[in-house]
Amino acid sequence: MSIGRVSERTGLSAHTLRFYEREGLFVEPIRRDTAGRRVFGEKEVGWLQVCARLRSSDMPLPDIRRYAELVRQGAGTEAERLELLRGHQARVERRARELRDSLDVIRFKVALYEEHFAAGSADTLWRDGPACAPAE
Amino acid sequence: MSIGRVSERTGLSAHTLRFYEREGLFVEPIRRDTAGRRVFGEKEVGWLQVCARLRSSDMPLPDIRRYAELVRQGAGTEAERLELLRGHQARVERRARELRDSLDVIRFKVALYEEHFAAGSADTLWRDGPACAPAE
DNA sequence: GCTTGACCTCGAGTCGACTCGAACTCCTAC
DNA sequence: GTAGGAGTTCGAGTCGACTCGAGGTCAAGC
Repeated sequence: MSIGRVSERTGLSAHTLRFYEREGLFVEPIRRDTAGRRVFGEKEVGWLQVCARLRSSDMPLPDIRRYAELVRQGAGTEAERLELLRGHQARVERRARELRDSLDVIRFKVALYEEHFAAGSADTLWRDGPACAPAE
Repeated sequence: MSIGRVSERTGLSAHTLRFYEREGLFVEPIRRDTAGRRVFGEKEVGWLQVCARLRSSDMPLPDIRRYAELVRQGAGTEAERLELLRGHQARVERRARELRDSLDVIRFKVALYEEHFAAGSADTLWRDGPACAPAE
């Protein structure tokens, strides 16, 4: 499978795929055809889909590289892989909570504006500072 | 209130507060004492707490600046402010969903490792590619 | 009067993850 | 045989939001 096809299937640009290879993010070296072009298999696509998920939840590239290294080293590294995943899981959950908290504030302010619009008194907003939230 | 005190109360560094002023993120110009030092009031602290929330949900500085500008302009700009907030709300909600989706994958993989550990067969993980998720 | 510490300005540096562009090589189809 | 398209390498550029550091000013306490 060509880099272009993989790019289509994963949503990652060809530039990014080459960059990921340079960065050592792949578990096995990418094969090449006679002309030196990269040849990808289903395994790589599956892994890239995982990578995309890890990235979209902001796992840093060094962590993904580390995970790839551990898989490369094979049996015996499973505990550290699990630890890596759990650490990331915890961070993502924390981040999700943070977003929820921010959403509370944003929704509060949106509701405030809507109420004032309904009451025709939007111009009284921000008299002596921002109205933040009920209990902040 | 000194910049140091505001830094303590908002969790934003003094450097960041000066940077925010340069970037025009404040609604009103920051007052100065005779020695040229910034003097903040409760209004500013409240606004900075809102800013911190907007930032922690990744609202870009230009959007916050725009919001501040609109407040500065006063009555008549409420509709655009509301629009700005709603746009951000939608983005944050989308982002929260994305994180949830990623969490599904991460939790699936964590569970997979745990099962294999329990079964004593962790070494059979990654035979022909990553196990991604039940239905991806 | 002198040290200490908190403040000031200004410009430059950092960081991570791409993203781009130039110059090149292939293979395929006409 | 040549034009086009997809691939290659390499190094440099971008972006946003800080973050830092040098060099200076000021007020209070000893």
